[in-house]
Amino acid sequence: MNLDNTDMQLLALIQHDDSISLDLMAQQVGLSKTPCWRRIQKLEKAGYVKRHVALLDADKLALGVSVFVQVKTNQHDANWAMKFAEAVTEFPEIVEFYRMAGDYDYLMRVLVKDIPAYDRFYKKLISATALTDVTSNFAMEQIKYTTELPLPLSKNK
Amino acid sequence: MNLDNTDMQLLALIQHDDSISLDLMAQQVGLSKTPCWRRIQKLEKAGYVKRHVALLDADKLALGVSVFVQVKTNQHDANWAMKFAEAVTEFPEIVEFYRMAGDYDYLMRVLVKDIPAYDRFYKKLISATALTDVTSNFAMEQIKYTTELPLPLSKNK
DNA sequence: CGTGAAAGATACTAAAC
DNA sequence: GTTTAGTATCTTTCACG
Repeated sequence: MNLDNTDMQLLALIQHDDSISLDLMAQQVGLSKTPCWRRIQKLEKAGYVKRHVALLDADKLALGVSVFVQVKTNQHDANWAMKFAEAVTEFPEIVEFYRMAGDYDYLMRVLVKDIPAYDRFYKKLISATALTDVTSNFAMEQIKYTTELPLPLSKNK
Repeated sequence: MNLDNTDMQLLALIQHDDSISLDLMAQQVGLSKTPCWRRIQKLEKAGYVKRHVALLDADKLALGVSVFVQVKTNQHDANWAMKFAEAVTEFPEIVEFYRMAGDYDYLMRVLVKDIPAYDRFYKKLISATALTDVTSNFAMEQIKYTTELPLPLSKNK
């Protein structure tokens, strides 16, 4: 499917603030409600919108510590990788998980309350996956975090 | 403020799916609409909910490449750090940014379309911030990504 | 806390241009 | 694409137990 600039603007709007009303949205992109609504429907149905969520305040909820965990493995067969991925998906503390190119094989971001909580998580992880080469890096401060994709918007009308 | 288990359940629900109706929510936590609504209002006003957003499909929008950029610096005064943080916030490609403990000082996740796009970003970053020690690690695959916080929910009624 | 009910706003659908 | 209009649905508020 092909998205024009108006579609992109709509996506940019809702990924920034999903509580915006249809009226306001239409106004912002210079359309009336009906075609605006149709576009939104089209975008949702086509899968450009994955889901609608509320972002919570991690600090207020005592989950302010991000730990980046680098994993190396000598296991490289597809079967092992699949089981590993499955196990990881089960851990709610693991909020991001990537297969990497380069020095190490996997990178995950783990969200916990504090250092002791991380230690408990770490033990669980090790025993569940039999990993050996694991490096943990603690984030002291989250300076920026956004779910907004850097959409390429044309500036011209 | 003190949150009970019902509050936590409500937060868990909306961070998973914000398009859920008040009716359904009330049903899920075993409340009727009115008290459920009052709790939601309380939670929003107290700042537990940061924002409501739509999560877009990065692959569909050709923004599927995550690059983790580690930065070392010898500049450690507060003034420099602030200017650096500001500059970073301006880049829409930088979706996450952390000050780290350990080997390197900062870690960022950069979201781009492909390798050439990353190269363009890289040059922009370097010239804007005069950084020297920068290491880039490419993610080959995003296996898990969630905005849901691992909330501690009691299992008991 | 619960019920129920009413008021207001908004989303949705459909029409005609 | 626009406008108008009507209905359905949901949120929000209130009165009362």
